[in-house]
Amino acid sequence: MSLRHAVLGLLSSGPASGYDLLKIFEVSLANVWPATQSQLYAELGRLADAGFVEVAAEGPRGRKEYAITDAGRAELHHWLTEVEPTGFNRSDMLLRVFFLGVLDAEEARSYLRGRAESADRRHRALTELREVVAQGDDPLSVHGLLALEWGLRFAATQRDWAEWAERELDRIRTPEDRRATAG
Amino acid sequence: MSLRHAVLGLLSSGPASGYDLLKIFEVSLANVWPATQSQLYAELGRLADAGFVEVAAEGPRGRKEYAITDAGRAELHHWLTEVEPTGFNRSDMLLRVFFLGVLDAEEARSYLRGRAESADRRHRALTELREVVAQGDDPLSVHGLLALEWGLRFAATQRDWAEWAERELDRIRTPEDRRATAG
DNA sequence: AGCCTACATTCCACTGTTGACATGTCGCCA
DNA sequence: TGGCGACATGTCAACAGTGGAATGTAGGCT
Repeated sequence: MSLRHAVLGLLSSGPASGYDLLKIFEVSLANVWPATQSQLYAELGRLADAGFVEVAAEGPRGRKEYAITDAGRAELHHWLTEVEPTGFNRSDMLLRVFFLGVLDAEEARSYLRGRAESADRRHRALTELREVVAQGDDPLSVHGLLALEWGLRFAATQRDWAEWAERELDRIRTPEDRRATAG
Repeated sequence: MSLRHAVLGLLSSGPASGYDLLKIFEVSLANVWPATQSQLYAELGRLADAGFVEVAAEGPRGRKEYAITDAGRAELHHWLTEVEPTGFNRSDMLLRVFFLGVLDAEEARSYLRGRAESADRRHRALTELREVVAQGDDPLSVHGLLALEWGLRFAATQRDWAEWAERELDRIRTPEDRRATAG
């Protein structure tokens, strides 16, 4: 249940409404911990029941501004320092790799090439984003930049791995047909 | 819904019971697509209803051997070649990075160091596994090795990033207190 | 004044995931 | 022959995530 900690984390730098948080989730946290409207409002309710947040003010359109409480801060701090991050992965991209054997050589190669290209696109998009951010007035926080760098390195690793895997597959699946195929 | 495709993929190389599949999930697929008993038996039922698998034989202890059907093979092939892998991430490790600001410098450094060490341990474990596998008689399939290599590169990337991030944090958060702290 | 857009929340149905519990059988070995 | 452990499946409640619909308000523009 990390959604609750994502919410607490966002509220730790100031009060916000569900609607405000939603927009942050859509932009800043979209690639790290996506959340939908239904999930978010429900979680805010639970967080309020648990005493980790409270309604600090009510605004114009039924707007409720939530603020983190001391208990909430304590919970956030506990999660950050004491709770071991789960190492789990669940990657359908990688799952497919296990079953590449059911495809013929060309299809398998095509899959890996697709992964390499997709990772490369992502890498270029993030490079561009970093440049924009570096020049901007109000850049991401230092920690946002750390996360951005992670995304960059992850994409590069995936691209390089997929390119390597394609060559590797080629090397193993066509050991001596080389000359025939090349000729 | 990739569980269904994981099951089809496993059955594509031969019939198996739910119990057999469960053991494979616990060992081979544990880090890629974990699944529990309840999930697995339920999915096999749904797969049978949908005509993607069928009960090929019944054994001693109520054992049912499931075999993939032509429709199942077609579905698997479709998923492998036509369905775009989701690029999503949801990493609580990275989520924490966004909120490192609520920690003091030492706690934040400690978090990143923990990540680096954890990634390094994982990297060493996988290196060892690769050596064992390379010498063994019945090694993982080629595709298993591809996945192993991914795990290795991923762990190395995470380790290097966490080490870099720790230095980066240090550089930014203590710009001129250096001499004071060092002295 | 009327309309449109952005603001803002709530509810619902469905699917996926987890963990625990219940039930029973077969084969081995002390 | 009694019991234990591995084999084997099934069910349940709870939680997490997805996507969409319903409802209504405030403010700005024409």
